[in-house]
Amino acid sequence: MSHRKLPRNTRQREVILEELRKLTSHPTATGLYAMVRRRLPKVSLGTVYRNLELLVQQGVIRKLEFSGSEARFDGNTEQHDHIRCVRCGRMDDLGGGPLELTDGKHHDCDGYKVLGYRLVLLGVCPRCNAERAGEDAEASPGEEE
Amino acid sequence: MSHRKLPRNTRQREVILEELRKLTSHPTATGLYAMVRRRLPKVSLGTVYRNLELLVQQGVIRKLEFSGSEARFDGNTEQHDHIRCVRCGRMDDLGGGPLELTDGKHHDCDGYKVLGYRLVLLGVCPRCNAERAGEDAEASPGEEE
DNA sequence: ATCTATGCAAAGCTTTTGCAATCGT
DNA sequence: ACGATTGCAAAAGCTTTGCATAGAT
Repeated sequence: MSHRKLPRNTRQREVILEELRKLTSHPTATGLYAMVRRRLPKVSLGTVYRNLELLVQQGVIRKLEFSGSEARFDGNTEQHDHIRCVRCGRMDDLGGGPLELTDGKHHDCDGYKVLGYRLVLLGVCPRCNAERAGEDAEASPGEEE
Repeated sequence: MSHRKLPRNTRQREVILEELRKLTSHPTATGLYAMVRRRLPKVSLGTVYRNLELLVQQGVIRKLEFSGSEARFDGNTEQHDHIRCVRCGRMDDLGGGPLELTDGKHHDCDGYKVLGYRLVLLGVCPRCNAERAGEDAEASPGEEE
């Protein structure tokens, strides 16, 4: 019978997961890399990416890909939604559990086999909001997305 | 008083917008590039990107972004939701208007100033579904996105 | 005539990958 | 000892940008 290749426990993966779980926010790969590096100075960015991907495959963490240019990672795999700052890209959990969709019956929309959904609120985070106060005359252009 | 620099109308931008609006699907920049090229053979990919970005800023079109993969563009700016194939990345509109959120009161979650939301259903599109039938024993690795 | 937009190509950013050495089992 | 995992660095994929020229106003 086929030998499922089983992952070995490495210090790198352990630290990556620990650091991710310390946070309630959702760091990018490079952000996590910086944090892990403080504990394992020789770790490589490639290793961080490889392990994050592995942990996602194992269902231990979640990858948030609807997050602008850099992916973000979430140590909490329970279903919940997020809010993203359109100015700085920061993401946070949405307090108060997952929002319910009024329409629960989206099985197989247009021939698609539906697996799940991602809901992301867009907004401006407190910090960007503060920075913003003052610099905007009537001229400010629209943000993005 | 300040002179707002006002965009000039170019054939390139016109064609890009026309081609995008022909579609109900949501092409990537390179996809659109191919289409525009049939009409303007010398157009450059950079121009396509620049114009798409400009149109997004103007609020004329919408950009659907995903970390790691290609952004997609939507000629319809009315609020509506999407479904995305996790295998090939294809996106379609969700029929039946925007899904209502049961919780309409997400003003200012956790200090964020809420502007809107993005809801994306995840699934497997008809084509990928068909291709899949047959090649999956118990051994197939998870693809994802 | 002015100054934005274009085409081209180079550079940039995020993520992936090849390879020899390392380390978990 | 075996082979998965690492570090390093190169490469890949997507997007942005510098610059001289073309083109809209």
